[in-house]
Amino acid sequence: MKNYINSLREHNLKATPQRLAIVDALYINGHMNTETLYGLMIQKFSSISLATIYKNINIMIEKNFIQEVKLPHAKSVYELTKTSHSHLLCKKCGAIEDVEINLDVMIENISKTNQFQIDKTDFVLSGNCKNCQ
Amino acid sequence: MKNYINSLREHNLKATPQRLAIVDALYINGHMNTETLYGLMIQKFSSISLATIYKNINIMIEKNFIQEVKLPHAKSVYELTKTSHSHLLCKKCGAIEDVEINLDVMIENISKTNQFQIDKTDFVLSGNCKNCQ
DNA sequence: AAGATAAAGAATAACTTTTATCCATTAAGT
DNA sequence: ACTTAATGGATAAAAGTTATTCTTTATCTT
Repeated sequence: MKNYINSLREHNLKATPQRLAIVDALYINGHMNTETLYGLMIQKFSSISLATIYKNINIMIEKNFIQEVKLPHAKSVYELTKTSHSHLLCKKCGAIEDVEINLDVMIENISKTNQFQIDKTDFVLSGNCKNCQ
Repeated sequence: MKNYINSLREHNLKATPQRLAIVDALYINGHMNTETLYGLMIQKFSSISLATIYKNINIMIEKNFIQEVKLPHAKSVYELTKTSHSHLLCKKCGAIEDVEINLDVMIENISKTNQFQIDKTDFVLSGNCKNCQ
């Protein structure tokens, strides 16, 4: 378990109990949407406001502490910022897995071919996971 | 210019003037979000309802006639269904380009390595286009 | 071509999702 | 401890999307 108090501070984010709980939930669950995150947080902080969830998600995205992952036919989920990676999405059970795919060569080629300077990729591969086929 | 009357019918969609105008706009512009689409349509049909835009987008997605493209830090855009392709997004000017990337070998490898059966990919590469660097 | 009918459009309300506002509370630096 | 700027909670407001009702129309059948 990481020391998220300092990680938050390093990103110029005050380490409030609500924030630490959100970060902890993302650490444990990997990917969560606002709805399920709120559902979890309300258990710890019975008076937490949904606006607090949104405000924190937004500021943590702004400070690059977390990332939004947009999924086809589903609500966006959020994850702690890690090294660049892609996502596997199971259409049946909704499970999301991180997957490391080296895209460097491909990006290099596309950059040249299309005269397009590429900074970042959002790559979601959808189908059926091991348990759902 | 294609005959979209028949294409719509083949997808079990009535060819109404409003629908044809939407399809035509997508054909011409490539990618549009609900807001800009409504802005264009209101010029042709002064009494068109925003609900009509949403209803048509939803049913056309359902019938696989158009596709939603989810973009980082921007509203989703819609495009006519074509052969599978990826997208280049310019962070500066917002331009979106289709790009053919052969992912077959990569998908094959990922499927094996992760025991995950992959049907479909959503791949957006962001950066700066030719004119914005 | 005319009539019948299921589907679609317009207008509007309702609902969902997200953001803004205001004030009380608190984390963090001095 | 004290101060202050930032954050949380409560709530309202705004933005985005869907549902409802009734009228109109595209399409099928004669």
